[in-house]
Amino acid sequence: MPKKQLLLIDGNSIVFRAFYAMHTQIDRFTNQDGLHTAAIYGFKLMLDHVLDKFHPDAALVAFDAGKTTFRTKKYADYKAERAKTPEELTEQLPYVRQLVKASGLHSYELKNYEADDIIGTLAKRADQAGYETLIVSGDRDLTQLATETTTVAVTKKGVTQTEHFTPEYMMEKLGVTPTQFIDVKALMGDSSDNYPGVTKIGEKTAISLIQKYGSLDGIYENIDEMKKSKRKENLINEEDIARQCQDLARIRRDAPIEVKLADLTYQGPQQEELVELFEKLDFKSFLAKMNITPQGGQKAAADIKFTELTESNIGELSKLKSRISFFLEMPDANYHVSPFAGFVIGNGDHWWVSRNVDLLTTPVIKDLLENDQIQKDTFNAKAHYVGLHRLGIDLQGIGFDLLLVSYLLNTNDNSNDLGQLAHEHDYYGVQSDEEVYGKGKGRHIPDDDQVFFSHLAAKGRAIEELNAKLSKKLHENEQWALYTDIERPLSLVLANMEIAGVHVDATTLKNMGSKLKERLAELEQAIYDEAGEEFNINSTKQLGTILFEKLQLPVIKKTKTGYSTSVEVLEKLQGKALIIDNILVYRQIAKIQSTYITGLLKVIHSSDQKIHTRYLQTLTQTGRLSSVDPNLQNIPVRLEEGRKIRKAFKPSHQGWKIFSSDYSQVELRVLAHVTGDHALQQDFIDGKDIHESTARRIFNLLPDEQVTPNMRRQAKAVNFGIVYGISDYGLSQNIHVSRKQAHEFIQNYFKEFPGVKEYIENIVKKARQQGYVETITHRRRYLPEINSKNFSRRSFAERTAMNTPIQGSAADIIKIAMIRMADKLRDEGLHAKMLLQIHDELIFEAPEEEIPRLKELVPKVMDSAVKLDVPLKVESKVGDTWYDLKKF
DNA sequence: CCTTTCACG
DNA sequence: ACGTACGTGAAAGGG
Repeated sequence: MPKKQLLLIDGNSIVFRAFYAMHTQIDRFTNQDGLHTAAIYGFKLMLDHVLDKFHPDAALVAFDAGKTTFRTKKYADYKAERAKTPEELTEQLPYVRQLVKASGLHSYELKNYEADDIIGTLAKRADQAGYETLIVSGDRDLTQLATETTTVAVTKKGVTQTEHFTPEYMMEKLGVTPTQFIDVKALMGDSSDNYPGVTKIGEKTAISLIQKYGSLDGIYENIDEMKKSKRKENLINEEDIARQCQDLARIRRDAPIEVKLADLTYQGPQQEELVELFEKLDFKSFLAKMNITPQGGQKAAADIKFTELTESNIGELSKLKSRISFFLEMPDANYHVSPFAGFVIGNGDHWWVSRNVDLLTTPVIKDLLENDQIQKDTFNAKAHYVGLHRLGIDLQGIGFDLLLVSYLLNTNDNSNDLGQLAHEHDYYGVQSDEEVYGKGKGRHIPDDDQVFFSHLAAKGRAIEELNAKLSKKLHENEQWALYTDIERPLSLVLANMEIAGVHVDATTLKNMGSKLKERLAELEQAIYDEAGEEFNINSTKQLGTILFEKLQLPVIKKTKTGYSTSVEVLEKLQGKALIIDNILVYRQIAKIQSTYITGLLKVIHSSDQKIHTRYLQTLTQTGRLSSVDPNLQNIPVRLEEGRKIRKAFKPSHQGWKIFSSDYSQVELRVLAHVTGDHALQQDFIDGKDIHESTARRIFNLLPDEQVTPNMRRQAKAVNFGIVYGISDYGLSQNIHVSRKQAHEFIQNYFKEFPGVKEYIENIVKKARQQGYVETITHRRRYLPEINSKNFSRRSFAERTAMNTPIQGSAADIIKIAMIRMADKLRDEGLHAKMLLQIHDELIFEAPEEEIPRLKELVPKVMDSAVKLDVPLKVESKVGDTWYDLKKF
């Protein structure tokens, strides 16, 4: 018989987590009456998430009964420093309890005890009764309750991502047992619960002491053997404190709980109660998931009226003279090759749908789509340009692009699913594709016309209805120009680049591939010989076993699943065993072979011998593009071996050349501009080698002193570090110097470039105040974690606060240049084609006779794209293949 | 589906 | 004491 399953939830800690996870958006989550709802919302998310995977027979949510407990009675200071719970949270607690009840779970609290103790006690009883128990908490302290049959899930990020603690996992991760963890806490203390632990002992020290002596008792039994040290003194002097802390840290497992496990049967969701509660709370998305139309909300998708378009009624479309919405359904993400499933066209109360895309080529529709005087609103204009181009239609006159506008408003919720995105904007008149089409293997376009067509019609209407609201937001954010002057025209430029494609010579790749295959076979044999056995070299797990167990090489670094075998690690092992060099070379060649030879061969279109990538315009958090299917933005260049791949990238016509122009140090120039730093600006205005002049400044060289290559290299790394949001540790790792040394470099840098230092301080402050940062074109990135209490999340947000305006403004600049460049090529009647964008570089193919003109034109367009306080510099190259590019 | 590794700017 | 450089995508292995 399968074991009964028990779910125990630490109510208070989850509510706290949920509240603080969404704290930066505290005012977005309120109902009509101004009641804050973020914590309730988060709690519900957590419940759904847990119940999706774990199907309990019994379930209970434990709450704290009040401020005073047996712990506070014993130790007046316990939790004494804790800030008062804000009103915005306490007002939500009654509703969380209602939610728990309506969801069919029991709740329980006990005077003088904390929720932890209730959970500890019930978990123990459940273990004895043969249950399998899952505890969910936001508090790591509960991991002490893990046993063979009790798993503790602790929230990691937000409230839905959890880390599952079993005794084995704890041993692996922390190196102690759940019971020992209590003693670790006793030594290290807990600042949030306000008990101190032993002076100068933190987590690392505590763990190693407990590992050595087994327990707190073990330490004190053997304290005399410990060699004389400050630590030993502290341990002896503070034994009483340590014992007290142990008592505080230990969760009770014998609390006087009256309820029995048998009383805790999980009832399942109580539909009516939930609906009533969600309506009160304004939880439209949860109601929509339950297929309930929110009161006063949008009509359900099924109500929408539509007409199936046929050859006989197609004339009706001539009615469409004003703004219309259009959506072409392409089920595969890759719209270069996706089949066409159907389309919707219309406005207001008139929506026409069909599965027959050939109808689009009939003049009445084709003219509509190609007429730039009739505005078409859609979702993902770029996909539509490409898709319609395949049908021989030249789409013009795009007005509102729901996907693109949503991305500009908030890069954080950037789904490619129209329905999901509509829900983000509180519009529930359309379902998500996942709901209608299914997901994974089961995803398919429904056979039922009613189902499919009403979904299409709902999409058309969703686009139409969201236009006004989102356009207004663009204006409020000062992003209208960013949309109409940059992103929207860029979508057409990108579509044309994708359609143009780049010619890749399969024969060149195949020849390289067969040579690499031989080399791989040799390397493989050599590695097997040195290892003394055959194994899968591509498996990091097997490789780790060979290197660190069989060959006993020193372990440099561990990953969360085992030994790290990354390049940095292998390089440190070089010279210790012959096998290492061979593995490094094998890795390099295997990467080229799999990703760039076989990978690229797979995506050359047989019809034209070209590769047609897709640029994702609405993905990155900074405004950069990304490239997929395949990624043409990471073709090897740094190492000669890989660089040869570029020999296969050729012009698509005889007598044509590849031409490329790239911005030189664009990010540092943007840095000089946005920080206003005088010294940095002057160096660029004077046309200095920026890494050299940085070296000169931070190493305090006299005018007659030489900058050594090593100084320049280090200064270069500092410059990069500044752009990335520097930390002494990160820099020290990068250039292999001590952390102290790295710290000095950074201090010197800030002394020499005070404007940069001031900028960093200001941008972080600004991000904290307004919740987002901006680029020179008002592109936004929200940083909800900038106020996080978690050090590492907050630090990350601070680094991105300073990096995003730099990286993002550089992205803005090249986007503007691309639009102007496309216009110029057309206006001048040039045959040259823009093919690729690689963040700071544009690649073209052109007839040889146009090369002199491009050499003038492209740099001019690129360096005048925006006016900064420092000049932009552009360098151009030309060649017969991408590999052969040479400056000229 | 997630993790690790490695390719690019 | 914390735990790290910023932004991406693809392949491979292993659950």
